[in-house]
Amino acid sequence: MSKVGIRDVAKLAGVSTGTVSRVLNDHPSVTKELRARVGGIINDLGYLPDPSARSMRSKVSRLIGIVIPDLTNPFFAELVQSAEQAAANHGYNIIVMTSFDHAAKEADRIRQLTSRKVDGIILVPSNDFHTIKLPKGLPIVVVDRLMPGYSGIAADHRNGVRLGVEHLLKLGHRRIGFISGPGHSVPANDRLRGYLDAIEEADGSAAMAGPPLIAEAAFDYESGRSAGNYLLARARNERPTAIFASSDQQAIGCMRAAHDLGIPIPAALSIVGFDGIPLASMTTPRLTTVKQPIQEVAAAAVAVLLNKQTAPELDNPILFACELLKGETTSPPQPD
Amino acid sequence: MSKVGIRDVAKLAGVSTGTVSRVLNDHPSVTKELRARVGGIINDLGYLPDPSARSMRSKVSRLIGIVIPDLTNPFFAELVQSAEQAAANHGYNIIVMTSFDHAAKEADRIRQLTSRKVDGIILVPSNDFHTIKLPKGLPIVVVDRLMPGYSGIAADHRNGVRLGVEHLLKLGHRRIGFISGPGHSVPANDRLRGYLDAIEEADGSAAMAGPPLIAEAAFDYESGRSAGNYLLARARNERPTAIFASSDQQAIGCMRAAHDLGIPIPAALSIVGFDGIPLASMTTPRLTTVKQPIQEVAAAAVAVLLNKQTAPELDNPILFACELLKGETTSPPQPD
DNA sequence: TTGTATGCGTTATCAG
DNA sequence: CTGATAACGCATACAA
Repeated sequence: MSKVGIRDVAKLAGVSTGTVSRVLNDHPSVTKELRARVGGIINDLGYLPDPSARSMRSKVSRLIGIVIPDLTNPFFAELVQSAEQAAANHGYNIIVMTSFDHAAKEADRIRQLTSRKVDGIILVPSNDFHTIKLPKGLPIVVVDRLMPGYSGIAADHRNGVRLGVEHLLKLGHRRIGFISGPGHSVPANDRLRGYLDAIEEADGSAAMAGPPLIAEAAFDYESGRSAGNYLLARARNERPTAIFASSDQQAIGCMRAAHDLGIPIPAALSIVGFDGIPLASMTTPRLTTVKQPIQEVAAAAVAVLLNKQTAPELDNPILFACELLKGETTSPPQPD
Repeated sequence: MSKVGIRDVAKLAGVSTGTVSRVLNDHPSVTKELRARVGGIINDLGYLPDPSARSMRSKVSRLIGIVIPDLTNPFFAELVQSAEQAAANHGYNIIVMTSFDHAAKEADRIRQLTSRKVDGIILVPSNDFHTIKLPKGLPIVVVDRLMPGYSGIAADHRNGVRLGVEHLLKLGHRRIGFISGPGHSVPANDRLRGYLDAIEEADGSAAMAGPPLIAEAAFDYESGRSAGNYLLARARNERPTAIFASSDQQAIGCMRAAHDLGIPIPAALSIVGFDGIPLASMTTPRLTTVKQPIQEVAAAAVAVLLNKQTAPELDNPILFACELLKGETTSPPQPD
């Protein structure tokens, strides 16, 4: 009952190992009936092909690696989960690794994955990613945080943010703060540009009353809280009446900050987040946010790696549209 | 620059492939200097041993599988991340899979992992887990949701809950509601028993004034909200003055419910959660919660699978102590 | 201590 | 369409 190999199946079926192999990989050149019989034996014996042997010969591991900055971030968790589903549909499995937003660790993870001989890598670059020397010949698709020079797939952050800011503008807000992403990363810039797009379109002068209302922050709760404190620490008539945060976690941290300062939401401050994580509908009050189509992004990434879909051109990423989810953190501004 | 194999290294180092192999696996019987020289060549050439070939010979894949109900749950996400770290320290990698709390999917995932020839599996059983026929010979360690008959590792839920409930009792609460876990799972029961332990110890009669204050719910936000609604939908003098939730997500959902009912926290209702996820300190007000030592649990699970630590006896799990994190959702009860 | 040679379980190449 | 057989890249028993 221990190790049943392909030869056992072959013997019991009265065929050669070659035939069994062909059945296994449903090679077209096998009779229907023979395929059926051999298939039956395979099942009866509970035979499972050895992936190592298989991979050694075929040079295909049916493994794909995914490297993300932080699994604790619900957004990435959902990304990984979606990728796992998509991969499983094609008989592939996922190896996860965390870079902790640290370039050196990230490079190491990619090295590990390479030596693992995965068939491809889905990478969400760390914030201080500086063009790692990627192993040539190993398909890599950059996701969410696009990098110039790499084949990428992501949500359309720019237009997504614009959607959210336009919503605030329509409500009548004119001093709209913005918590941006960290550093000069592409997604941070994209989101910032979405903000600027909306502001400019709505007539820059009216919108930008007062000093710059932009704060830079990492995407986590705590950074959002600090940024919120910073933006809200000014006289009431100079303080933003609304804030757009570049992540839901930032937005939630910002809500904390507002609460600590005694600023009621949405009465005295409207907040819009970005990502659309499930938690957004559980905060008090419910967070208005821009939802990213994570599952679509993940599925597309997997499809590209498995050549089920043509890879996007360098510097011409595949983008998926975002959607505004109205919650309870937005309302018209109070008069000063 | 393409495929450099062990023979290339051997040739260039002027030794046999056997020696290179021994260096690779740091077999003791190799001269220090030879080891150094060969190691150098290996580095220079950027040689990476092929894991498939390696695994085929040695019967060790250096892969371990982890099956969890839902990666979107921050608790499991952290568990996976911790496991990944622990495994990496030993040169192992992690394949993640989600069961979506569905027994059939769970069985399928385990089958996949088995055929993948992973060296071990870390399993957080689904809620409707019914004793899956686990493949013999493959080490499996059940984590968090212990199952009778399996080698398990977890936080000490029972005493952890007790800690939280005792805190409420000390504050003066006597009508303490409890949101339990789903079904009749072991962890749900453990937590329930912790609750009962504390209540009984504090003198049952005084504590249990009124009808039973226990609501069953899944561990997610929404279920916590429903359970909260259920517990709070009664006359003020019968309604609990405090609620202990079996997960932080439940607790947050419950806060939502309280807010929707116009019940201020902690003034009219104290809430304590369980898990200690990072988000707990970002809610408004900050959630008081019982923190599980996830990292320790994950590390222990990995250690057991790699035989770095003796496996716990069946039905005699390894337990790690929890810790109470005081937030702002608890205060003495108001008089009725 | 080191070299030699064999086989791990499959797939792919050729014949037939 | 199917059978026989040679790799695949490495680890290990055995010989030296």
